[in-house]
Amino acid sequence: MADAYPVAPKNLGNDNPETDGSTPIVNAPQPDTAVEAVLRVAVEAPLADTFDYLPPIDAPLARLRPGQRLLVPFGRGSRVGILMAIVDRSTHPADKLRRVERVLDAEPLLDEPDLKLLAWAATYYQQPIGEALFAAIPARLRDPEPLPVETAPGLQATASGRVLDLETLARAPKQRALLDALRSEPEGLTLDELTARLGDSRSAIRALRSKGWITDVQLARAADSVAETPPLAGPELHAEQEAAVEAVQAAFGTFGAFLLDGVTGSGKTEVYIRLIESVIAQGRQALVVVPEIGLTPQLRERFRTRLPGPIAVLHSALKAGERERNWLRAARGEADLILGTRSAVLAPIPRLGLIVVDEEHDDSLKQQDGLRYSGRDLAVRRAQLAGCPVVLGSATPSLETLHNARLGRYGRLRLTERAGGARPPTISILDIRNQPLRAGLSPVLREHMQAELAAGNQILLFLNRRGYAPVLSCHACGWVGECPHCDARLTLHLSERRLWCHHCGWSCLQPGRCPKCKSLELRMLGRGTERLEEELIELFPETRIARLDRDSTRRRGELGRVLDAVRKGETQILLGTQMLAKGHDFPGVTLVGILELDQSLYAGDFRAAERTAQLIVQVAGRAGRAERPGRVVLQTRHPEHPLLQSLLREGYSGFADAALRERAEAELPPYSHLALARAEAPDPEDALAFLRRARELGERLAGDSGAILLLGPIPAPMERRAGRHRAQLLIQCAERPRLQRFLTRWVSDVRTLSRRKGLRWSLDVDPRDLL
DNA sequence: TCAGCTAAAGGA
DNA sequence: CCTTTAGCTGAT
Repeated sequence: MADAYPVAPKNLGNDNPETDGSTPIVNAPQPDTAVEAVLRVAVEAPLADTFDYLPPIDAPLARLRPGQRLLVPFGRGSRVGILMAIVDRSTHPADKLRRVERVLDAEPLLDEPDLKLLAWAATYYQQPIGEALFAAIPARLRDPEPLPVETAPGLQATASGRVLDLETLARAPKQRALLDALRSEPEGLTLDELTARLGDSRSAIRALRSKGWITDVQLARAADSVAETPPLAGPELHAEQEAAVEAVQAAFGTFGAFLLDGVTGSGKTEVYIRLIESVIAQGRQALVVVPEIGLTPQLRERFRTRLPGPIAVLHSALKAGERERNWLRAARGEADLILGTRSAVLAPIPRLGLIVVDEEHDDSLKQQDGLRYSGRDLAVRRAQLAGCPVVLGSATPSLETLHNARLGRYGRLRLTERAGGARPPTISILDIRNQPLRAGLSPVLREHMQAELAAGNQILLFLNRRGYAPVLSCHACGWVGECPHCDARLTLHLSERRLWCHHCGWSCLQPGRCPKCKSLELRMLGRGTERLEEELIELFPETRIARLDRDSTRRRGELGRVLDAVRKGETQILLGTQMLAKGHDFPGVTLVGILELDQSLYAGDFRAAERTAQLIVQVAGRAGRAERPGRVVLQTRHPEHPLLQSLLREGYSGFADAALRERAEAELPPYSHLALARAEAPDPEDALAFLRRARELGERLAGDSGAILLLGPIPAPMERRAGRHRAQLLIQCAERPRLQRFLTRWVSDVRTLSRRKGLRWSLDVDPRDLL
């Protein structure tokens, strides 16, 4: 910030000819001309800087507060901006300042802590401030419209109804009571409110309406402000739950982060509910962030029946209107609980008193485009700014969070007992080398399955690959079906008779003969869930089998139907992809078979082992309840793999210890911090060439202290994807503040680089995967 | 000399 | 991001 230009004195009702010179007016303080304030505004555009404006002519300065939306002139048109601050001088030449056209909100849409959080996020994730602010507000509020007023149908007394002698209705008590009620409310009452006061009065309404004494109106009122059924009482807490609840309650009103490390079935949700109850009782709001709302309808239902106040649900699958309504209820403090996916952590919540992040290890808490934030990390930051506790819950905590807990930054709350005294499932490893497999199942696993079926128990089979066969190949010439836009094989989906690319969505009809040599000898190699289902039907003909993956649940309501059938015991074998691992409980399942995890043990980035361990433990957690312990059988060709061994011998925490030691040695997160620059372009060399230049800029900034490491650029693991060639450059640093300082300067340098046509690049701070 | 294009700069 | 501007090419 080199020089600050003074601002023209307040004088003008017109568009100032006086100040229209090239030299800034020197503003010697004068006794009767106050210096006009300058409004610092974030404009809806991907621009790193805020823009300064003069206050609007009509609105008094006292009515302006940060967080309000303003309509400002921008370029040739005008745009919505958000008032960030009111300052007394601008860094921009005074004669270039333009005037705010209109104040769009009487009250700020975002309050000071919200703005602080979003500004922090923009800085931390190296994204323009406008990007962060407008990611936080629903699409329709990005237009220059006043806030929508929620209306509900209602009734109002007419002029004639108002002067009517009520004795006229002496023989119609219902009508008389209704009219009396309406006369005492000049604005009228909503139908809900009338029903609450007088019960069902439809016939009385009809009668009064036909006599012209009342009339239909739309009232500005929240739709379901009327209290619902009283909340149900919860179960008794066990000692560990009690201790967890008390520890967090003790932190109410101050910042505190807690890891709620609870095995599947240990009752984490009950802990959340008790905490939410008590924070609501204190007149505060609670925020619960979950990875995917679609997979947790039970969670929402549980909150609804147990909590007294209104709940606002926020996720991307909502229709625009509903999303906006719920957002406004959160923002106005009308909702006591805000339940949503990662974007909910950006929503304004004025009375925030508690944040819960459920399944904190889950990768879908990380936004993968635009403002690439971690919902979990932002939740912690938000709790800090709001001065309230945050609870991170998981049966398989991320290594970052475990590390923070070990360092004492996070309090650690453990739930080790399963509800009802159920024993944890036993995990065993099955070496399938040289085993005769049928349907991908080893003889031992098949025997186990027969035994469980005979005993009337349910079985879960986990195969993390959808479709029929991952490869279609010609036996005569060796042709293999490959995506024309990606470096990837096409997956055969037999039921649709199509080959699909799972990376870009391209598809074509299944060829009847080899496209290259016209041979009819096409072979389907490998096995996806679709094929496994077909083979299981053959292998277990008398058994009811259901499949759960993205393809089988595409139709609305199908997921619920499958889950219901399993819960009712109608389904005996349930097979599926990692959808199985998320949130659903299958109490009747006593045997879990995990097929083919070998690729994910070795493939991918440095987090592959962590993710695989979490997947195994999460899938295993679906099995067994009180009276029937579960058994988990893991088929592998690498029984000696250290991850499997540590997981088997010492469980997840033992695995985590070993994995953390490895990370420390390799100086990988959480022992260092990463940022990943990605570039992609239609032409093969462009992305790499761009990142090479970016690296040169970076090296100049980093100096040769060795504190900042630039690794690469290298072609991305799947170099060509959706027709674009991709490359990446990794930045590593042991100290986060140092990395932050570097990135800020580097990003602004890289932005000045010229880019060849079609080249796009982005920076991912704390990337979840390096793919 | 100027339309037509592309890359770079500006937006307050 | 979109719009404007500067700079270049080639046809006139």
